[in-house]
Amino acid sequence: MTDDSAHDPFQESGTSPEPLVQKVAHQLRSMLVEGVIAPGAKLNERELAAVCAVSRTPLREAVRMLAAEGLVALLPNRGAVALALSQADVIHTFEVIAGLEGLSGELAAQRIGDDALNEIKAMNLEMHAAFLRKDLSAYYRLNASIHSAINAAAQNPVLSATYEQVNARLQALRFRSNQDGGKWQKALAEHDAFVRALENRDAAGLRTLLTQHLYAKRDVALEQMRASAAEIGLRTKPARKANEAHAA
Amino acid sequence: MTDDSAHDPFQESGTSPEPLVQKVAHQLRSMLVEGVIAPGAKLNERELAAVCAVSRTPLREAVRMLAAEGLVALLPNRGAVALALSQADVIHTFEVIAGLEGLSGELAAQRIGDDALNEIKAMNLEMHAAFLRKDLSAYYRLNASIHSAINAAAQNPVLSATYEQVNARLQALRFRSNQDGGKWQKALAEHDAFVRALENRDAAGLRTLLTQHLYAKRDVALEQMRASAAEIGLRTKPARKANEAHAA
DNA sequence: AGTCTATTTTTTGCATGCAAACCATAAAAA
DNA sequence: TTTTTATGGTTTGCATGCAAAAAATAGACT
Repeated sequence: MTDDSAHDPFQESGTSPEPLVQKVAHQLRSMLVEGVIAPGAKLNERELAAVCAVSRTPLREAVRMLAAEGLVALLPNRGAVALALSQADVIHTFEVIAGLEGLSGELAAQRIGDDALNEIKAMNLEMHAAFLRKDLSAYYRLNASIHSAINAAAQNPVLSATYEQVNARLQALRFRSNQDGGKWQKALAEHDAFVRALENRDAAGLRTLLTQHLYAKRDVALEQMRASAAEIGLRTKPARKANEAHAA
Repeated sequence: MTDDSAHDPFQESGTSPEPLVQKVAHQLRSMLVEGVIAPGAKLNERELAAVCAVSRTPLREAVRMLAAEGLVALLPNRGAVALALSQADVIHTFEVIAGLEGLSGELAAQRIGDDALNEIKAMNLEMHAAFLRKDLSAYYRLNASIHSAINAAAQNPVLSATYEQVNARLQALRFRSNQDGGKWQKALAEHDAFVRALENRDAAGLRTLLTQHLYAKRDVALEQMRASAAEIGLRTKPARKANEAHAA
């Protein structure tokens, strides 16, 4: 727990035969987060083992890890399915994320150094630039980087790891784009406020700002969920009991 | 994620051949939390498989799950070791736990029903009684139950699961007993304050109370760590670089 | 047609086997 | 004595094999 994989006293450099489980877990995580494996989809061991070019054993171990992380659900004698969040799940998850990010902000405001603060300022400016250029990709990347930098500034690896684990479950939603211009402006203004709060070392203020920011994000996500749910509802006539998630 | 294992639409009753991995994971979790496997101790696959009366395969899968939960660390080509928290780790972990429990309190104060509140009141009284009778075991049990009830009252399964996962890492410390009488009285008074805050539906108040309560608990834990560390230091002469944990 | 039952096919769960990496003990060299 | 170098045993990592459970398919019956 001391820190992450970096600079541990074991296996110094080059020759690092990282265990297959880790590689596979990483790969599956990507596939889940990027939607290559759709929410609710069944994970076929043989098939995925082939994709990852390993035998079923390390694949199964990786799947169990993802289950412990809450990214897949284990169904006894029926394998695993990719996490499919209900609306209630999304609400609950954002509640936790908001709490964790609020804590991050509170701590970051107390602990951030000038260099890290300047880096965040720089990224915020770049994000504004990306917005003006309508460079969506850069915008999202910078947005994520800023939040990540705030988390790092909190200087609590346990908090970072916890945050990342819970947040990964939301990534599969991919609730990006299609928010109207007004919300965009609002989001940019909020980020400016984050920077100001950091400058002023206003811990309570940054906590509040981040918490509220996350709740706004939650609403966007929920709206998008409802939209795509309705869309699907239109395509498939019969009232079918939707694919629901069953957590471990 | 919808909820925990209970009442899921699969496998109704009696004939529930629960997967071995789950059983083993549970068993190992207990062994870690109860100190049967000491912090820093190496987990021998063959040996543990024998203890759990299963083959190495499900045991390995369970160990990977515990690794994802942060209860053990995986060392490439060297198996797994039980989590051993450094002082910094304890500080970081309590910081997160305090945040989560604060959030729980805040939500619980908003959402608790009268029946649940009464149950907490009752448990609090029983805890006082246990204190007067010096019934340590009952005291700790009730104490844990109260915190658990507050968590439940927050009505957020994601929060509960996250809390429990992070908290499990601290359980292995077993920082109980040997706090002096003054701290005991203080702890009891704090619990009374929790009840009052719940009665008044004082969300912000309960958040603050719980957060501070957790920080006090952290200090007790740290003090106890230092005490036992010093004790060990006296026994073993040479300055040895202590067994450190390496998180996933 | 539609539903129920029987059979085949697939998939999961678990055990085992084997090679490579690690650890320990001891012998050899500095 | 301390440090290196062999070497045997142990342990991990991964692949494979097999039995039980689930899913799919086909057939019989209403």
